[in-house]
Amino acid sequence: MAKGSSSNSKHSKARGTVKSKASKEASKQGSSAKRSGKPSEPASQGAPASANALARGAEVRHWLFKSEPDVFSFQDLQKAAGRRTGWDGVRNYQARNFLRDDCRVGDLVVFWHSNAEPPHGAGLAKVVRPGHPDPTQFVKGHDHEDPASDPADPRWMQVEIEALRAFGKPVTMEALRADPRSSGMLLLAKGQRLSIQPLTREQYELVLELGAG
DNA sequence: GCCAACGTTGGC
DNA sequence: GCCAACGTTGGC
Repeated sequence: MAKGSSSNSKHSKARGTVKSKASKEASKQGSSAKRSGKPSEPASQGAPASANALARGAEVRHWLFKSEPDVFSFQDLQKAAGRRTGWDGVRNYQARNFLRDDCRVGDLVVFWHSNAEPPHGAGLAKVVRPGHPDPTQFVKGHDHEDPASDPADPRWMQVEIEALRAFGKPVTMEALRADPRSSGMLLLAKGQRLSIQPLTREQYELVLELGAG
């Protein structure tokens, strides 16, 4: 599923949810692309360097993946074959880099329902397959198709995740903000739209605690 | 439904 | 390479 897709849900039929959809691709010149090597990618900035550093350091990492429940919910994941899905549809370079470079098998994932009323953490999942090309970028007519992506050098990546368990109660932003341990969470930062976010162990544990039934 | 924040596009 | 226009994200 697409997880990344966007809000327009209409289109995204995909499974995923991420809401990122759109994609038009970016393309052109970019300039910066640093990490990957490929020439041309816009550098997305968004995430603070500290987020990258955070993700790269620890052995077990913790993540927060956003998905619009109308597009693909945690319950959809629980009902999926093998309780698994490919997290397709991510069309943002920084999020892509996390999926490609930093997510490892065994990493734990907080499944966040964005564009929900209210937005909330819904459950826990784990990464079961590391970064690999997102097949939807090559599907003609698919909402997440990216005609500019070269099959010999795919632009967009996904990981597979598997549902572990739903939270006993939804974890809201309000509940997170009320605890000082949420300090620094990208999720709570104004204007932060990144759909794949690293969490510190402390932030992750706070989410679990707040979600305990 | 609004709209601020932000990323991308593309003319120049 | 700048930057205005445009499209998207996602909380509120």
